[in-house]
Amino acid sequence: MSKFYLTTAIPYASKAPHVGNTYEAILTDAIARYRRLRGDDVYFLTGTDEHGQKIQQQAEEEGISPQELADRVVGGIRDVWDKMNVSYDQFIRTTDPVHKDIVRKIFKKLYEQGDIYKSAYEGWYCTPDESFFTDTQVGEARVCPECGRPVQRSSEEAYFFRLSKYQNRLMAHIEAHPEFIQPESRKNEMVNNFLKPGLQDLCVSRTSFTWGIPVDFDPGHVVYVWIDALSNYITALGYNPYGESGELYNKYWPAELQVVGKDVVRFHSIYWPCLLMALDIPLYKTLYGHGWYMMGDGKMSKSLGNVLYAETLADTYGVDAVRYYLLREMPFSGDALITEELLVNRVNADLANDLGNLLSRTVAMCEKYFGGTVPQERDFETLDEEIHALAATTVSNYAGLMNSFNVGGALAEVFKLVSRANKYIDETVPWMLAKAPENHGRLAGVLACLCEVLRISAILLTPAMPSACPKILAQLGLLSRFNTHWEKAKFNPATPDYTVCRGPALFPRIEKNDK
RNA sequence: CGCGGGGUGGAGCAGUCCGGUAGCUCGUUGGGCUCAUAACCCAAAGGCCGUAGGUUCAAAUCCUACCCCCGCAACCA
Repeated sequence: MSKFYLTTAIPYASKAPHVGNTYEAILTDAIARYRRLRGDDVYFLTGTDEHGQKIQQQAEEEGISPQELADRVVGGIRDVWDKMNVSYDQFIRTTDPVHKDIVRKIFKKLYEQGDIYKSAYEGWYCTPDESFFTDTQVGEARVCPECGRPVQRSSEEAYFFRLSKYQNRLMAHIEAHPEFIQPESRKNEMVNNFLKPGLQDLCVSRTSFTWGIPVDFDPGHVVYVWIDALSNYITALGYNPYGESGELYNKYWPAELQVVGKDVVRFHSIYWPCLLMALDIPLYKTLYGHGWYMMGDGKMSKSLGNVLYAETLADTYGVDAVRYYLLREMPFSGDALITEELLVNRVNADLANDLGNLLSRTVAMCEKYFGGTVPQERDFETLDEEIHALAATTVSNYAGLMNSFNVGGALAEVFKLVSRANKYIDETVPWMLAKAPENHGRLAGVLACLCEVLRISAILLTPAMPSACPKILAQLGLLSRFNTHWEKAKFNPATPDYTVCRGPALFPRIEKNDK
């Protein structure tokens, strides 16, 4: 049993998560569930980033403490994760006392060993907003991007991390490990845009706000997001820069997979590995930067009422349907659209018409022709070998894609098999076989093949649709005997004794007028 | 010159790196079937692959210029 530690990025706890955040949690969840299916010892971490100026300001506006604001938002995020069946093992908050303690130590350690030094940050300062901005943010006009008022050139005392010191080591690592940043286009982006031009040291403290972790030896400074948030992946495991780390850390670090949005690939593929190198601990194996879901109805806007939330869609269409859509529609490299109409089309076509209906017609035939139990006397023909071969190919392709974190591609493979099975029914014409008793052996063989396709599909789809798949097995009468283990995903229409139990439609077809 | 993605039949996409019958899913139309969630199976229609040049025997694919869309969920240090 191999260990598999994987993480999501930690969303900023200033407002409710939108589809993109939820997609990331579901994507990571599907991979976690797949690894568990394979028998890995999985540890799945997610959480929230809760410090910083924005939360401090927002809390002031609402007349509550930053902690109260964070608690409220985080509660909402956890509710959504739970609702969407995100099976995380741990939820870390950057306001957790343990996290804060370790961050303080990490900062101190890096300072003591000379990787953090004191200097001055120079930028454009907006006095009313008490905020610094970069050249590109203030633009030609030199105005504050937040309020539009003029900004002044200014500087403040700050601590810097020696990012530049680790540049060559990082470059070498990236070149030696093609899987380090996925997809490849993102790796190229990082190398060409940031590494080749050269890294500048990173400002890792602030004095302009107080909602954060104070620097241990200089309390006027607060640890800035890079060290505070990025380190969550090891503080959660009980990493200790000064001594023996915790059991979880020793067992699970380094992470096999860190899933992040493409927008934060830079921080996770450059800043984070350099921090790890400075701490002299191993780097994660793979960072996957997923694409974004775009609102197909034009720019997302609350006033237009086209903002989509996964949990709201789940109320209407079901949790598994939404999970399936999000996982299926996103290409491995690139972005995707989401609209209610696209979702309805996809769910109807794949889940209702193809998969749900295949189950429905198969179970119905088992009941109608054999009273629910497929007899053991089964005749098989050459055509069945094609189904058998396709099932094997499907499992193999699926595994290859899931192993490289291409969940959408893996799901598409399963539906090729499902479609083939629907066609197989037309080819074998079971209702004709049923008319002649001498063909009942063949009929039993056909139904057994169909049950096998459904059984294997249910296993493979479990990571994406954890609540619907057991229902498939239950209708096939296999839930008690066939656990959803990877080794069971082998086509074998001879052995099992299928005694079906017809249930309600797995995914009822969504009528467009319903919504 | 902020960054990034893209313009391929009605919709969403693949194909572009490594030029050589333009493919997939949905939708539409016709047919088949009746086990099934008006589902399933078969077939057909529908595209001068953003524009203009260029290279080539041959370009969606390579080169040049241009036009047009779209995203930027972060504390953009």
